[in-house]
Amino acid sequence: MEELEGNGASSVSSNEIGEKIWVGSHSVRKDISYIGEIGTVGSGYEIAKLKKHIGEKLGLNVERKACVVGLGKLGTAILQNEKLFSNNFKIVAGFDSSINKIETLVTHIPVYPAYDLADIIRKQGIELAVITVPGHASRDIIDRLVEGGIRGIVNFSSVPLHATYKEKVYVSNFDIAGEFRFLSALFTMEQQHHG
Amino acid sequence: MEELEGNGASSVSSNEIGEKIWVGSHSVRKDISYIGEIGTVGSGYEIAKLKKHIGEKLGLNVERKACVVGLGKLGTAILQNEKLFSNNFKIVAGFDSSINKIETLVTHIPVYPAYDLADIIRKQGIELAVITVPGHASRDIIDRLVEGGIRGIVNFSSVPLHATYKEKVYVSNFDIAGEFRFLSALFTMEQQHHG
DNA sequence: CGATGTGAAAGGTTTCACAGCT
DNA sequence: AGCTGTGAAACCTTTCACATCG
Repeated sequence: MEELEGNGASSVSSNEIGEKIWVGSHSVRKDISYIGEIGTVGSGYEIAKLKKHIGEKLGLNVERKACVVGLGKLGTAILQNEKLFSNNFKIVAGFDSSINKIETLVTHIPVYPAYDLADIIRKQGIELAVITVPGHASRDIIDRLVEGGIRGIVNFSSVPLHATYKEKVYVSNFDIAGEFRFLSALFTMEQQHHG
Repeated sequence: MEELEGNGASSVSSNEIGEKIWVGSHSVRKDISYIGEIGTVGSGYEIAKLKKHIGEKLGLNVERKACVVGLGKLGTAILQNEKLFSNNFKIVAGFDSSINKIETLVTHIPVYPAYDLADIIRKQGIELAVITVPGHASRDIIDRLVEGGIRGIVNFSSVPLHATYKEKVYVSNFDIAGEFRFLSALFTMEQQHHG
């Protein structure tokens, strides 16, 4: 969108959007129609208006606070890599169970011991968390996150957490090794299928 | 599975599997049935046999080589974090476009300049890649990966790559900021829905 | 009786086709 | 003519129900 605006365009058609994101123009129109009728028949969607509406509906116009739990190599990389985050998200805290690690880690984002999790999340109004703790620790962690009132979790640990919709917490699991297995399976099956 | 085997069990029912991974027993049975009839009616699935069959069908019994492209903080963390990977995958190379970075990086996994990508992938038979390059560089990179004959790509850059099935390369995109947006959208919509 | 494998039903998502507006 | 918004069709995935076998 920013790209198109930069080009001087103020309007965009479902076709153009579709090409950009590799989906059919039908799907673009249907998806946009879910948030209301905001297109102009014959000329497409006014970009500024479209952005505003999507932002409002999806809550992307407010800045949300996030934290990283588990400051191993991966966690630290995420904590320090601010470019990873768009302006809508701000990482305001890191957590680890090792006091030693907390004291030695050099970063301009404050880090806290894991037992302060619920407290700090509640007090600072943190809504999102990335967890990069090894193995089974994740069960423990999620309980404290939920206790603190977290709303969304990105889970990099290898044990998948299942969104407990009762608690209104949404979880997105991502496991690199699991993803490798999935990709392997895809091209292995393809080979078997072709003989 | 290993957990169950450790408990001395040699057989497992679709129900037990379902509880472990939070899906219905129906789904477990249907999924397993796709790889053939290997269960014993009345007593369930023999664990060793089940593992062997799944492994063969999905190609998880062979060790595959992987590499990391883009040795920023995130890439380096992944490169060095061998625990992230199960025994089926081995990271054998890292790549970066900055010669300076390659020379200063301390690691026991060999790192190469990005222009050697296709060559080394081909020669070493690397099948999988994680790419953590910033922004638009990913387009470039994928072309060279494909040229070298890569089979699967895990893409952490913020611009999604679309699997070009013509080339038989499978891509799995993961963008942390995007995931945050998605989670925000979920709980924002939920709030709007409830008034 | 206990548990699998599978045809059929249900549910959800994507694609199509086109009426209707500018 | 050009393009949106949407009902209907096609498609895919999950859930159910039950015949069947040890």
